[in-house]
Amino acid sequence: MALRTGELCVCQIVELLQLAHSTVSKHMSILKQAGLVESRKKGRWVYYRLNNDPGRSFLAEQALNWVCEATSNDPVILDDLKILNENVRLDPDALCKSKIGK
Amino acid sequence: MALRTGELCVCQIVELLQLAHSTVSKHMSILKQAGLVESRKKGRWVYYRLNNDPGRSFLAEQALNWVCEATSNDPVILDDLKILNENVRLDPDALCKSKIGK
DNA sequence: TCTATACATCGCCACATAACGAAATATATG
DNA sequence: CATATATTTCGTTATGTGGCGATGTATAGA
Repeated sequence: MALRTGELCVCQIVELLQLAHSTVSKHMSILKQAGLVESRKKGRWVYYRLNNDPGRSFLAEQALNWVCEATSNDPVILDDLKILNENVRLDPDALCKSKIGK
Repeated sequence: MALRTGELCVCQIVELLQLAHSTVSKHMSILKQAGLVESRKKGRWVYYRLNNDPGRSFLAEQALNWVCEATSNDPVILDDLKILNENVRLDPDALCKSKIGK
């Protein structure tokens, strides 16, 4: 759901979800393996984004749609999106050092 | 997936999946609470069916579609459907006593 | 009313999953 | 080349889930 606002690097997701780096990294690798997200590496950062590739599996597309519709009104999700929007104008590099929301 | 062939009572599902009665009953109650299946009681039997009510939630509909598409080619699912089709002509009451596939 | 059958509920145990910290790897920078 | 930062991998621990048997409830039939 966080990735709907655009790609995020691991440390941004860490700050958003307040989880350990290792936890987020592991989850993202699982999501990537499942074909739900893609990643690109830029320098020290790895940016994850939703898989919107036309060649993605229909199952992945449906799963993403379902999760989006099932959680888009969840108060926690809404709070998270609010935090993300407040930082969306910042340069990702700056964000990574300044820590999201601080 | 088994309910795609029509409604089934708990003991039929027990025979199909080779699980304990309590396990099947628990799972069906969870599926019912989630709005994925409905049930009707007839005498001592409780028949479960997929929730195809037009008033069902869109989330439930999508979830059912997703599961169907994700598993319809699974070999275990195909075997199970084969077993069900072999018994589809029988009277449910008779089925319950004769045990599916025996 | 008593018994048998079908289903639901409860408590317990085994196993799977998710979390963390520590250590390893990769890359930019001094 | 050494250091700092970002990410990944590994091992351990805590929590969640799925399974069963025992027990309780409802209904049909003797």
